Amino acid sequence: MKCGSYQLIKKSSECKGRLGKVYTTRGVVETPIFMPVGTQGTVKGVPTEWLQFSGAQIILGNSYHLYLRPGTEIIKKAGGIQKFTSWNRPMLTDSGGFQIFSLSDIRKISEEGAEFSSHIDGSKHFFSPEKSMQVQKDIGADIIMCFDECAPYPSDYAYAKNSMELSLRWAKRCKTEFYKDNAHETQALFGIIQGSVYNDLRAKSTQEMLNIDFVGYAIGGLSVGEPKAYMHTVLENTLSLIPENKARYLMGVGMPEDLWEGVERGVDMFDCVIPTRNGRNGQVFTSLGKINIRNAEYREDFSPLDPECKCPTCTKYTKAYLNHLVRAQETLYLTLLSLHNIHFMVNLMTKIRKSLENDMFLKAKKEFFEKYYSKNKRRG
RNA sequence: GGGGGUGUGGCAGAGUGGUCUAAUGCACCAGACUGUAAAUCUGGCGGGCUUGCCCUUCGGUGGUUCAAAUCCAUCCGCCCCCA
Repeated sequence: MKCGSYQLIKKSSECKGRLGKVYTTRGVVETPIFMPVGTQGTVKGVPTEWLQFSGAQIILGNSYHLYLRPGTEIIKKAGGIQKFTSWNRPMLTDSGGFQIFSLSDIRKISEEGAEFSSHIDGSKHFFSPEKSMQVQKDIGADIIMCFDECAPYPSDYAYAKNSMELSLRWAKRCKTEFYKDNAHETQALFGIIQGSVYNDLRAKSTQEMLNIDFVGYAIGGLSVGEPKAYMHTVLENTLSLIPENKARYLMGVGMPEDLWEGVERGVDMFDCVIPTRNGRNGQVFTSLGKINIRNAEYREDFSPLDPECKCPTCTKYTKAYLNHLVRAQETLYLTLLSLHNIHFMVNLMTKIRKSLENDMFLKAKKEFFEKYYSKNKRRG
């Protein structure tokens, strides 16, 4: 099977949710899937073997960050990103497009590309679609992404239109550059649909991306601050236009509730920094809702974070101990909480896949939310 | 016994007549985080409510003053030096 190709296994009878497989050079990924983010060649705080134990099938890397440090030469010498990091399962790299959004203060955008002033030392670096492709080829992930502009929210219609059209022109250049050599035999290039919250722009972007023709399609520019309802509408309208034999990847999403909502609307792939970032900030996802382990109420709580969780954190440590580690700023908590949150997300996806398999998605979703929000209801 | 210093909110520590419920840091109490410039950031942190104001606070007491954490007297506590 060609790298990046999608095989539809089963469609839900209740919703747009679907069970499938994405084939890559380094293995098959069962979808829907949650991909932990490992920007700089590491899912922050979590060792590879624990990541694998958690059931993670594929993780992300970031072109911009890896290009700046350690640099593509070193990654090439190491034999590619998987060898360099010891993560031997599939990997996906983002193009640097998100940094146009997140580093908006230190970059300049033009037709040709984007110039960044390195957040590390201020030095200037130019990222074009061609450059991003070269960097991502050198890094060597299984799936790579088009260089796009992730537009901010809110963007007015004119800005969103120009930005979406720029991303289209860049996508064409990405594809041309990508197919210049043999990289496409081992790597897959995904296109990214833009258009902010404007449905006609999203439709136009989708149609044009399909015309360019990619192995898979991502929906970008969401979860940048827009109301949830907008995200859902964009998903519904956009996904209905994409042929069902293509993987659909919702970039940068999300929270547990977003995974359910996304899958229900036909999303196959998700990635998000939230499990690791929140872990580092003391916030923990559990089957009974979101908690902040730093809070006083856990000082003498000798139960595990999540009674249903089988991760190393939950099988060995209590809330009281984790609360202590956070308060004492003992770095072990970074690892333990990140690991738990990753485990939670990955296993939530396993649950979701199972529910699709049994065609009981809606029931499983309802049960999940009843529990997940039960704590707040009791309080209310 | 003599000399000098010092006492400020949970802790450390600014402030030395009005702009002081009193800087700042820590601690504490919460909240946020969605293709990672984040082990970060934001808010709160004497009491009351009608949320603007009122009451109570800078070791104790008494005083000076229109006005005191700030000046004076005295008491108490602590620290240092000399004997």
